[in-house]
Amino acid sequence: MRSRDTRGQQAMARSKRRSICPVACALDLFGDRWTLLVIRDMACGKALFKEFSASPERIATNILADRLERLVKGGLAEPFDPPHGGGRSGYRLTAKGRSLLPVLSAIADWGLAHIRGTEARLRPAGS
Amino acid sequence: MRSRDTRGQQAMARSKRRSICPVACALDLFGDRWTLLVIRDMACGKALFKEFSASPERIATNILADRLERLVKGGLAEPFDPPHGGGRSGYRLTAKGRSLLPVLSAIADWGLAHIRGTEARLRPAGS
DNA sequence: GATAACGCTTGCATTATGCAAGTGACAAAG
DNA sequence: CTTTGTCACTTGCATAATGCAAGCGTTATC
Repeated sequence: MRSRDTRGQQAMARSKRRSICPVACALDLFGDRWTLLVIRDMACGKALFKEFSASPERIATNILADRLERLVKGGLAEPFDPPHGGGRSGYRLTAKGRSLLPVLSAIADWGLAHIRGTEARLRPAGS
Repeated sequence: MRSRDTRGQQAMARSKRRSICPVACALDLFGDRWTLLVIRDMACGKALFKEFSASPERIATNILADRLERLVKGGLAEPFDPPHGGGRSGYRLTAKGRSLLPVLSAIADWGLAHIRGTEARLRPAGS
């Protein structure tokens, strides 16, 4: 029920956008504390639900399910059949999703430069 | 009362960080739908409460007051005495805040490329 | 001194989040 | 073929954030 008709801030913002500003519209898609972390994990080669769930930030499973659904609906990610997934479906970035990597990179650079104690452990797969 | 002891997700995350990932820690600072828009406005030369409040996204005044306070506490912005402010205090980016401009720029570029109907009306002042 | 603008603050309803537990599908073990 | 376990979610519920409208104190303007 929740997963089917969640019409929260972000879903709503897609129909009634706040402004024509590209920043505002982009934030309606990934301007929260979790979406970019899931994208980060996908960029690192993670694909399975349990892999995202095992990330150190410990995303709640309901939030993860919601974000995966939004990413797919938003065209940033797509389900696929992973080679070693044991029959489970995986998720991977689409081209549109991969084009967010410069954003992720800029944020990572800023964090590394300005937040002490952060480390660049996670690096995009294939880079 | 609210403004003094709001210990929400972001304030809490500053003391108990979710992980050592620079992206996760950065998102705890500006990973919401409003903070980067205020920073965008400051980058465009806006400084007064009413100027932020007049942006097309129509941020609620309580949210704006909260974000300004967080930005100042986080060292991203600072109060100052604007020349034409009519005695009111203004807010401007610190060096740390200005270093977020590449992030803002990356997001704006992505939005312009992938969200139809967006326009680059707002441009950083002095660029 | 009255009026209005400005910079917030407050109350309250709505929405999102976090946590723990539950469910159904599937696989391997016995 | 039943049991056990894992996985991918879903659900309920408490808490926190958000949106909206109204209010409040201070400062300009008339």
